[in-house]
Amino acid sequence: MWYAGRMAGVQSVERAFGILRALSLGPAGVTDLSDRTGLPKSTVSRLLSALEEQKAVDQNTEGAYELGVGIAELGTALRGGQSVVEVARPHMVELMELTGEAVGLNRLDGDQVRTLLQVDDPSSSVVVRDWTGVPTPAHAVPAGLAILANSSRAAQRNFLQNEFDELTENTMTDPAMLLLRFEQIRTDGFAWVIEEFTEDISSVAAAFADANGRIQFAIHIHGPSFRFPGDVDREELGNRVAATAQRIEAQLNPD
Amino acid sequence: MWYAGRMAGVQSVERAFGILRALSLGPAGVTDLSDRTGLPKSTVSRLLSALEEQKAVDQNTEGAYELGVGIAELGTALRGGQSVVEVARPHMVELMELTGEAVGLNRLDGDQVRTLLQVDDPSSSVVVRDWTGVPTPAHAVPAGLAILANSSRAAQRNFLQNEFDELTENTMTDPAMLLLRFEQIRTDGFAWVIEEFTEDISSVAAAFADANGRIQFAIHIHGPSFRFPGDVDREELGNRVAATAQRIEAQLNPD
DNA sequence: TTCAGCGTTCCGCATCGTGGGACAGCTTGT
DNA sequence: ACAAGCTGTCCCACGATGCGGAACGCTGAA
Repeated sequence: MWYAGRMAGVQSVERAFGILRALSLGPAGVTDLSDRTGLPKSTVSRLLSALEEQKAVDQNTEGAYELGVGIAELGTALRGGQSVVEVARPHMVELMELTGEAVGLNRLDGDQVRTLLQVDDPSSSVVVRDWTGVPTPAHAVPAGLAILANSSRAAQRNFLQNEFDELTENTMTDPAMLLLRFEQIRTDGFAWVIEEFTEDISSVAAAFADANGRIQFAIHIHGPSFRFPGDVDREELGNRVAATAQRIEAQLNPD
Repeated sequence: MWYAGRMAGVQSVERAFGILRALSLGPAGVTDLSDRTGLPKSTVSRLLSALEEQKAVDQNTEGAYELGVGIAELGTALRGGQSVVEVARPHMVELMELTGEAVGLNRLDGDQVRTLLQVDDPSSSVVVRDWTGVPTPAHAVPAGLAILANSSRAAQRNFLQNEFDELTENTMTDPAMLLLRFEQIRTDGFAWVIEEFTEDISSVAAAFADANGRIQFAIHIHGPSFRFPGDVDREELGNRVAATAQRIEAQLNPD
């Protein structure tokens, strides 16, 4: 504390942000902002002028002030620093190097799951094809199951009203069985799918929350069933994938 | 132009935004920001402290500063997020018409509560004065109590470290009693204050979350104690205010 | 163990931001 | 057409506030 009774801070910066927060409630003129912030009109006018210079505010066609592109640019920088794909990529590389199998980043999109990024082992001559951009049915891929398992019950009920295709003889399609499966996956923290989507691919996934706290992403490892998961301890690998998902989530949601 | 050779503006606001723009390039420490902006380290340190108070910046785990959630919140507002004032207004009018008493929209601002909007009964000849823009102490008004009751325990502990003025002989100022009161208010969903702020005003409030899920707003009804709440069932009216707050929250957070 | 660099804190000082009030311009109501 | 009321800008005396150099404690590297 610098002076007795004086809070640390810079008065003009506090006041300027008070005005910005007042404007986040909707456009306003000088007198309205004076009311909302308790500051004299001359002070509000001067601070708005300063904020306008920084492009933090501008005036709309009716003369009311509103948040400006300077805020948008800072917001973009903030969001740009936290692209899910860019945050996830190094973690996925690490997981790929651990297992030698392809690692994918997925997002739930209705009742389908879409692969946003796939990271392959460059030295491997037999790989699962690149699924980037391809929608796959959520009930038959582990990313879909993992995301849904960690979603609200209402979202699960909505999902289970769909009809599910039996893509292989292993595909689970009964809603009651799927609901029980969600419980187990939620408890485990990861989801395994062994030859349910296609007959020769096996896969494990874990979900994570994005910067808005919404669970709509997952990462998975998948491989040809003749070698994957092979002798690997499924629970241990599942925990590894879950731990990686948690690290991605922690990076997207610093607190 | 005010003074000869002096640019219009507020120096501290210009400097603060200079720091924010420097941070939009990536996280940085005090010395790095001093280099990037040309400002002395003590100036940068003080401005960062002020920006941190506004949640415009925070420090990552390595001690470097980066853009904070305060910017994200402004960014959300900018991206067409709904104006709290505009969303709340019709609900407040409805509540005012129900009771014939003034309805206010409040926001917690440190240890004070500020009225952002007040809706009065235009036909009433005796009304509570317009409190728009005026800070009132959070411990003595129901909006402050309702917001704090629904805040984190850490936020409650921080708040209870303040010294509280006994504004009337009814004002509750003991931290332990206030903590118990928070529990009750959280359970009830609304807060009543009978002549604690001033001797002739009574009031009931309920808190709600904004579009970021943050609880820093409340609505209240207040009236002169000689007629309010009068014969009205306090629990029923409290529930009505709480229901209105929930409708505002639902509109701000569609799902 | 020593030293360089970082970040915080202090405090004297004067620059800068404040806010009351005047005023011009605009809008609305009669 | 005119008057009243409101908005927003501008002015300026003044003192509160922010400034920045210097000192210092801490940390990490050599």
